[in-house]
Amino acid sequence: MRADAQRNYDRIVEVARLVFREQGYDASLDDIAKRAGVGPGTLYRHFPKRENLLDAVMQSWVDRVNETVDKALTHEGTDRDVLLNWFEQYVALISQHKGGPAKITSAMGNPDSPIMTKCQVLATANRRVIDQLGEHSALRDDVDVIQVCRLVGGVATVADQAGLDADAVRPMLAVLADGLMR
Amino acid sequence: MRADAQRNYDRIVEVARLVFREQGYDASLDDIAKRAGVGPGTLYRHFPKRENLLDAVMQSWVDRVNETVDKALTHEGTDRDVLLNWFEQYVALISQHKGGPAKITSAMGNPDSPIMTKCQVLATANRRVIDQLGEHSALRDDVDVIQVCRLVGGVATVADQAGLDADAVRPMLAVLADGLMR
DNA sequence: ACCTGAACACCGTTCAAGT
DNA sequence: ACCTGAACACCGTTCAAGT
Repeated sequence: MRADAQRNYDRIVEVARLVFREQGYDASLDDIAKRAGVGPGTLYRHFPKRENLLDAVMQSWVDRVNETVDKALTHEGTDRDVLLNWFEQYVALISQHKGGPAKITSAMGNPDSPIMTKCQVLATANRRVIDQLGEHSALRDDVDVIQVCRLVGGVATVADQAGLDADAVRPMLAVLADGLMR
Repeated sequence: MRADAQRNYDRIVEVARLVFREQGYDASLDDIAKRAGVGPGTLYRHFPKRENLLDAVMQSWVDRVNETVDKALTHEGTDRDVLLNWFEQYVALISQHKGGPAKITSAMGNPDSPIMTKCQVLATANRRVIDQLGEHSALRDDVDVIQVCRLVGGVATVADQAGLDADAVRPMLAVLADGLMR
């Protein structure tokens, strides 16, 4: 990639991260291009679809997911406590900007999505937590990891769109944790 | 209301119901106005916000909700079966058009929403089912009816946006049913 | 009192011209 | 090879003129 192209790419992603956080995932691409100091055509060259831009914005976020799940795996308490704590972290991780939970969760399990690799990171994180559950509180066998992502992501989506805070979300996640363990 | 105004109102609602079902809740209002044979200003006079139009479209749907819950209350089986069957009906009821589950569920519990009365119909239907649960399988006391609507609505939202079918939804609703009963 | 439709603003998207 | 920005299409929303 030519030096000026690389510079423009980086500036667009940097600005997009800021604007998505300020205005949500439905922010104007024109606005992002303007604030990055490029023409709209340049943005479209690098990111043909809005989701490609989201994918680039989420690149630096992968490390944070892995750090968070590492910490969650060492959490003190019962299996249920560990799972519930992780679900709260999961909701926070996918709720970086308004509209994010819906976009991420609906892409979960779709191999053609531009953000597929990011969904896999989340699915893998979830699997690590579930695999650590003791035999007596293991995951029921009629749901898989993707379903768990969808269930927790569904709660995150509703919370995001209705503007709910963590205190309103916790009991809903508790229902999921209790319902998931056989 | 003047006769021609009433006629236009009815035609807009009728067309909107059709178009929402065909194209989803984000369909073009301009298109709806054109197909109803009125100017865009007329649509805006009757329905200042998109949600006001949704509310009018959902008017005839209230009866169906009440009929459905009546039937669900006589469903054979354990409390868990009754609850799970009702949840499936609930998802179907709020999934009449794409984007509907998200809109309805995020309005749940918001007294300022234009579709508030419709949310109350759903909440009341849910309460009736829950109140019928036997004492030993009663609803846990850290969640209320609105939370139940949000949980089931969250699953419906994800299913709607990811294009999941009933077979993929059922196990997720089963998790909720199991997690909700103490 | 109600309706029409032109007009404006905004946004996504494309592409010919330029470097 | 990459960028610019004018141009087009589409949509929501308003409002002056009309009945």
